[in-house]
Amino acid sequence: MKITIRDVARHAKVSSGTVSNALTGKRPVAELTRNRILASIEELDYTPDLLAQGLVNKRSHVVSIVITELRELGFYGYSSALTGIQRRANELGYSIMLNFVEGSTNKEIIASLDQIRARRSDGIIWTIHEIDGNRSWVKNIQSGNYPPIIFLHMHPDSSLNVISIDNITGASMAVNHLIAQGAKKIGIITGPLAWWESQDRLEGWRSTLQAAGLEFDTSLTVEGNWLAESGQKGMGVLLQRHPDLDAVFACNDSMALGALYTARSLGLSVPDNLLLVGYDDIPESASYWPPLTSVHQDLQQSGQNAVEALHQIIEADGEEKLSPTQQILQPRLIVRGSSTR
Amino acid sequence: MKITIRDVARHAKVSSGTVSNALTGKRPVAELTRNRILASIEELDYTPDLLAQGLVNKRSHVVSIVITELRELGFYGYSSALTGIQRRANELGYSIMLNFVEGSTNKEIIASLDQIRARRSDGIIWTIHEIDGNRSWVKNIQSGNYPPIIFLHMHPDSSLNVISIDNITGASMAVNHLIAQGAKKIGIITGPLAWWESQDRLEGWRSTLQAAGLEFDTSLTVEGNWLAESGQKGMGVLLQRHPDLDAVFACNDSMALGALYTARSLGLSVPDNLLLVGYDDIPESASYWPPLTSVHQDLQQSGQNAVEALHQIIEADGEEKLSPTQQILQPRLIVRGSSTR
DNA sequence: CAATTTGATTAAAACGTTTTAATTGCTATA
DNA sequence: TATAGCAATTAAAACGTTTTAATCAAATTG
Repeated sequence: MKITIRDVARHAKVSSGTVSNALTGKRPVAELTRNRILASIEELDYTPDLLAQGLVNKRSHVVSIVITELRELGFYGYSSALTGIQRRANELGYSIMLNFVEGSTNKEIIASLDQIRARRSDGIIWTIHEIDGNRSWVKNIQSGNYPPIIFLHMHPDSSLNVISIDNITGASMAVNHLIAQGAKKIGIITGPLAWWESQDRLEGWRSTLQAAGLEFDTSLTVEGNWLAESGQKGMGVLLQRHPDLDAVFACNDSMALGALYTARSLGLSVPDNLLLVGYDDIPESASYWPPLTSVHQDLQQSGQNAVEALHQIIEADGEEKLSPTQQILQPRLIVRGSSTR
Repeated sequence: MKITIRDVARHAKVSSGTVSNALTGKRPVAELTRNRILASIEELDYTPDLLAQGLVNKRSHVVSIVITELRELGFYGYSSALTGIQRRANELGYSIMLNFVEGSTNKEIIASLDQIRARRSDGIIWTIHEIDGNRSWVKNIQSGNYPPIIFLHMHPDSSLNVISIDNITGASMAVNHLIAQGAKKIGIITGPLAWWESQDRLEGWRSTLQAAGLEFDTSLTVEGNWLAESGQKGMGVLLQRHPDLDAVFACNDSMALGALYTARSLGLSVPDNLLLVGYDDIPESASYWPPLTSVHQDLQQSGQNAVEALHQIIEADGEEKLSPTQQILQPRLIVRGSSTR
């Protein structure tokens, strides 16, 4: 039998309203009675029911995180962002609810949103990956009476709350570094091109090469899938097309690991014959052979910022219409042995 | 203004009880009125409020997952298990709530449990790592009127519901394989010894060597922290102590990567001079140089099983006292180049 | 044909909180 | 001494569901 606020009230010989006041502090309660109430709570081991509170307060103190595709959580990026989210959420008193979306069809996405709304989440952190730039669900979001949404790691859009990291600049830093090291012919192993991150990194590569007057035709690009094995294959393809390749930009560290494997099995030395840069700066990359130069992004920070921004919006509660949040964080390059001789 | 079941009732000219019956199907509703109700729901775009439902049903359809230490989520293991959990949970209609515990003091753990109870979770999946075998919180769990708990990846205990993977056998498989390959002097780089997984793998290593009549004193063991860098250092320590070492068992793949780094920088070849086996079989390990032999555990499966078992218990609802669930899954060895010549 | 059963529906109570509006007993003011 | 003002408290309503018990009409039974 659950102990309710009424049990406490009876035990302390007051009304349940007074117990509520004593707990929330929203209206004054005499010192004496407060103590009696606290003693009763202690004695009965009472804890308030958050469902019931949520029902009447219209605040569940839950934020929902929407993520695509399950296995991808294994990727370093998601985990880091989640860590940041959880940290700040905890500080601000939110619990976090995980919401996976298998595919990215409109139907699935709406279903997910509806469930979140039904659970009365206070806000949403959205990390679904845009597939082929399909943003038609944005319309539904704006019409559907959903709680406030922060788009984490998405392309900026001035009508939405977006917190992101600059992928174009990140790629550009990587490529500029390779150029500075003397590379003339720089290939790229991209992530799945359906991901906008992949597109941005590709664009950073392209525009930087263009600015430097270097070659950037599509024979220098190959599409991977983030996994090491695809980096292995991609490196093979690039070297077959261009035996004179002198540098490669792999769009994450796992694929860079695969690239290293292929280079080595073909008898090529990194960095002597070929320079290599990765992306993500996962902890392992410092133990690659050679240690991998990589682009570091502070995902934990972006996760924290997302919660912070969401909290602001929730608190404002549509009182005043705030203009959408826009944050683009900058990555930085970590130089290691794979790109310097 | 939220649309409630009463709005639907009014619109369909029935009572709210009937709408409820039509939706839950718990009591019969005439074909005709059901259709009218469904039409109204459609027209008003009504979705039931899960908080309110939970309040009266005493079922929130939420399971909480308790995890230690935030950054560890980055580790491959957690992510895989989470994937499995989420999959099965989705199928069974549960949402999942993430609950991080920073430290492992009793106080923190109880606080976490209390929050979960306050949120009226239907069940708990527990993956807090036992620190130094401290299980004193188990007492609180059993007395505190908490929802059912499954202990995932914990040491078996006949009074608790445990789903785990056999770490002793896993380590034993690794070491037996090394012995079969001719190794005589086998070092081990463990995880943090406060983790019971580490202790079990160490025990598997020890007992297997003992059974084979090989050396296993503590100078052959070094404690790591799961990260590659500690594997790097650990390998250095082992080789300094035992220049004649002919094999190493690293208790996860990241540390094995670090070990590879050190071996190579000392001019030793794996597998020619030294055999190496890892643990976890992360996707990258096939792209290490040489590809890494590793112990594979189906964490996704164990995650699924955890939810499944929890569901059973929730459904039984203490009607009949079920005996505790006990499942120990078996890992398997994936042989690659790092341990075969 | 009266009595019972059955099926569909409803009004009201319940779940465990917070909030509103009303009430009480004091103290300070005129 | 009456009046107003104030601080603390309470009873009751509200949040959005489901469930219980009651009602009613139609169908079945003896």
